[in-house]
Parts: sequence; structure tokens; C-alpha cells
Amino acid sequence: MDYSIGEFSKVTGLGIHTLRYYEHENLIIPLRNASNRRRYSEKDIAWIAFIKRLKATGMPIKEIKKYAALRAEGDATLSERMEMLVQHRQSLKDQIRKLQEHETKLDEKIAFYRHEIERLCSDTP
Amino acid sequence: MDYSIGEFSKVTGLGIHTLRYYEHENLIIPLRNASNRRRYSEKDIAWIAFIKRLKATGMPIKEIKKYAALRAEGDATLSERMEMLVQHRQSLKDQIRKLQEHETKLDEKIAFYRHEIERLCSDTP
DNA sequence: TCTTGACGTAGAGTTTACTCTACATTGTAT
DNA sequence: ATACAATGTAGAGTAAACTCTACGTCAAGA
Repeated sequence: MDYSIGEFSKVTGLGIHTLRYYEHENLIIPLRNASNRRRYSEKDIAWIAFIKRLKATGMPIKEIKKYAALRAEGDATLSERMEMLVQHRQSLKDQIRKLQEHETKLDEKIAFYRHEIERLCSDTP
Repeated sequence: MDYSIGEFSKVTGLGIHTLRYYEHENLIIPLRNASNRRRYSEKDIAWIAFIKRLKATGMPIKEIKKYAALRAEGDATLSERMEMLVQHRQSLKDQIRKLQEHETKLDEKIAFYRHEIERLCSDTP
């Protein structure tokens, strides 16, 4: 069970150009068939899903590349990879905390706007 | 009490080039003195702080520009601006919820790594 | 057989948000 | 008066992450 780049593009939601770009960046290296066409595996689907998660949580491609390089080396790099993920989890926690603070402040601003608008409406006698 | 661009750069933490860029984009238009030098006010400090909050919560410059344009029109646009902020608050809530989901998944992944590493260590008799 | 559509590579172009350069003026300290 | 630091404008350059173009190959259906 494997996928052409077109099929893989559909199941992952990434564009064909993006998949080739990711390959160029060594994030994902699919196998090739006899006529040099890319063949993506089931495992590649999970891997892309994880790449998307890292991206969605603000990890730059450069760092995902490092992770991908370790992953390509196999089990010997397990703890190094875990270290990266633990660090990234901390940065994720920080991001969430900051956004929550921003939410509080935004709530206050909106409350202020509500008061201003009420005041201006009732000021017209 | 007003500030030259150099002073204002220091109090806001934005570079001089960035301040000029923001002005070019009509985000903030300081007064000018007799010799055409920019003069930023105390109010501008609060305004930049708010711009930074909008940016930190993912609002693109294009949209901040819209907000800034409404703000420049004065009180008549108060409810329109509030509408923008309410919408933005929703997007912020969505962002936070998504990041929290990612955090959960990342926790699981890390737990899996921990088990794998333990398994591989104990597998060496 | 012919053509159409998916795929291949290499490299150019796009978008966002700055960031920097070049060069002219102006304000200030000596 | 003079040096030098800060500021002014216009426009070029940068970084990240795609996104697209041009052009060639290949496999399958009418």
C-alpha cells in the first residue's frame, strides 16, 4: 500500500509542490519506483501529520529538519529527539500562557469599548 | 511630553526602521516638529502596545491597518472596531484551543518516547 | 498511434514583515 | 565653526515557507 505524490497530496492536504519542497529540505524522502516516481508509505502519512503538528506549534522548518535528520538515523537518536520534544513542549506551554494573557487584556479592551459605546449613545439627549 | 523616533524606539522596543515602516503602512502617524522630525506622544505608546498585542495574537498588518484607519476616523467607528475585536477574540480562543490539543498530543508522543527508550535500554541483557 | 494527464527537475516568483543602505539634513557639543 | 550623531527619504535586500513556471518524460485510454 503506497501512494503517488498526487494521492499523497490529497490524503495529507499538502500541495504537490510543498511535498517536493519538503523532500528538497530533507523532511521526508519517499521511495521511488522503477520509473523514478515517488512512492509514499502509510508511515509517511503519520510522519507528515507530526510535521504538521510541529509546524502548527511554531517550530521552524530548520528545526524540523534537525529532528528529521535524527529520525533518519534510527533508534540511536531516540533520547536526543525526546529532548527536542520536551524543549518544544515548554515553548508550547509558554505560547499558550502568553496567548491567555492577551485574551484577558483583549476582554478588558472590549469591555471598555462597550462602556464607551453606551456612554456615547446615552449622551445624546 | 513627546519623543523623538530614537527615544520612542527605546520605550516601545521597536526598531527605528520598523517605526518608519509602520508609518508608511499608516499604522501610526506621529506629529512632526518644525524641522520635519517625528514627535511621538504618550498616547502613541499605548497605541503601539496595542498593535503589538494584535500582532502577537496573529493579526496580520493588513488587518491592523483597517483597525488603524477606523481609529483615525474617531468615535463614529467605535462599534465597528469593537466588532473587529470581538471577532479577533474568537480567533484567539480558537488558537488557544488548538494549541492545547497539540500540547496533549505532544505529551502523548513524549510518553511514548519514554517507553521506547526504557524498552530499548532494558532489552540489552 | 495519438493525446492527455500525472509526474520529473531546475529554477524563478510570491508574500509578509521587516531590515538595511545610500545619501542628504539637521541639532548639538566643543 | 566644525565635527559628529540623529534624523529624513527612497528604495533595495532579507528570511521563511511556500508556490508556480517551463519544459521534458512516461503510462494508459480512445
